[in-house]
Order: sequence, then C-alpha cells, then structure tokens
Amino acid sequence: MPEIAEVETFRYQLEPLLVGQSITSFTSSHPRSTRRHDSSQEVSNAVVGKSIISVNRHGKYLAIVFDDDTHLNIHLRMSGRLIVSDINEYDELNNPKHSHVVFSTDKHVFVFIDPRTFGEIWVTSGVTKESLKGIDALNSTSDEITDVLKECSKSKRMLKAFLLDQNFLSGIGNIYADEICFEAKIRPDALLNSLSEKEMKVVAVAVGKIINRACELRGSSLRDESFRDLYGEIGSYQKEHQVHAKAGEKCICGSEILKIKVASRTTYFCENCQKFPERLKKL
DNA sequence: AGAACATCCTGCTAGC
DNA sequence: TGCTAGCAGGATGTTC
Repeated sequence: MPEIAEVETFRYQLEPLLVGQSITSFTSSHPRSTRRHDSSQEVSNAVVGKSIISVNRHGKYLAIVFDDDTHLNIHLRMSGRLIVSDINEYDELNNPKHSHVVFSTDKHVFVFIDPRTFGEIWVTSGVTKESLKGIDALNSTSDEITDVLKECSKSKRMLKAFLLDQNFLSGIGNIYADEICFEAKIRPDALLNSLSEKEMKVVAVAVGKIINRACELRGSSLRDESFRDLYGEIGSYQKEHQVHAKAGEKCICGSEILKIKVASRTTYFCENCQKFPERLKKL
C-alpha cells in the first residue's frame, strides 16, 4: 500500500522524466479516477500543452506542477500505481488490468493503474488544499516533529492514531506507524498525554529514521503483487520490518509479535520491547 | 475530543 | 479442489 516512502519513490523517478517536458495527451477510461471533475476532458484541457516545472510531494499527495502554477494532483490511496513506457515501445494492448488513466510527453507514456479505484487524479490552480495539512514526515526535522507532538501533549489520543492523522504528520500509513512505534520502543496504544518530552523526542527521531530508511530502500512490497515502482521493481524495506505483518513470528528479542486493533487498524507490536510510558520511565 | 464504524472497491485468503 | 465470506486499507463523513 503506498505510503510516504512509496509515493516519494514515484516522485523521485518521475521528476527527471517530466521536468522540462510538456503533456501531449491525457485520457481516462474510468470516471472514478477523475471523480472530482465532471469529465476527464476537464483535466485534459487544464494540462495538455503546458510545460512541467517540478514534481512535488506532500505526505502521500503527488503533484505535477506546470509553469502557470496548475497542479496535476495524484493520490494513489490503496492500490494505485504508475508505470512508464518509452513512447516508441508503448502498446495500449499490453496495459495491465485496471489501467484507468494514460498521459504522455513527447518521450514517455505514463499509465495509472488502480484496481480498487480509490485513487484519484485532479487538477487545481495552485497547491491542492490537502497539501497544506500537516507537516511532511520526510522533509521535517525531528525538532519540528517534536513540536507537533508537544502541541498534542494533553491529548488522550493513542500514539498510533496520532501518527496516522495526516492533519499533524503527513505521509505515515499503517505499515510505518507500526515500525515507528517499535523503533521508539513505545506501545502503539500508549496515550499521547502519557509521553514525557524526552519520549516525544524519541518518537520524532524514530519517524525520521524509519521514513528515511524506507525511502532509501524504495518502499515496502509486502506481498508479491503489492507495491511496484515506476519501472515495475519491488521495494526492499519489507526486509527490515521488525513487527508489521509479523503476527506470531519472533521479535528480535525472542518474544512473539502480537496483532491487535488500534484506531480500528490492524496493529503489530512486541509486548516485551514496547512499553507504556509509565513503565518506560521506571526502566 | 476522540474512538468506532461505514463507505468507496477489488483481490486475496482463510475456512468450509 | 472450489466456492464464498470476510478482510485489507487511506481518507472522509457520521455516529456514539
């Protein structure tokens, strides 16, 4: 499932192929992919012929930015992905199932594939409002992340619910939330108002460490058919997962990894390595 | 305020 | 082996 590391992988790979180019065509074959607009023609009209100046990302939101400040926004949600072909090698008949949107430059064809159709592509003049929410989990310093945690220091929310809330930290999803809690050695169901300032700092540093490493390894591909990058390659970060999707397996400490629900999300953690803050202070 | 749940959707899988 | 019910999840909206 695309989270910040997977979206950043697409951004990083799209940038050199798109910047300086113009969109020559944009077509959609599934109305849900461009559901914010009356028709995909509206999107086409807004982007075709315009020159691309950057490819940006905020949290899980991708934006192809044009020289008149038009933004072509892409959110992959659960099952969205992008693939690229050389324009001379592109054959529409070879498109995978659920290829819903196709757009081109003079050199490349980009295909948006999305089996569950939760993903979407839309156009805005200037940044989309969602990109203004929260601070980006990758491009923020641990001090900035600590400050956001401090703002919520009286909150009775659980740590994992906070990490998943895009209004505070943008980009973290279910996989990295579990790994961040493990790295911080704090239970995902610990309440924010039980964290000391020192523990907030530990969480903030864990966010940076996990997200940066996940980006270095081009994201996580949990199953054979899950995340693939722009070139169809799987990511490698799943090899370094400590707890996520490992229920019943042994933690590095030897204890069994548990599976519970936190914030109505499936959550994996180690009861031995991860403690409630009150107990952490006693150790 | 915050948790829980339904919603959107299809592919996978656990369980008959 | 083959079928189906249930689960999975990001964001949003509703309910408790």
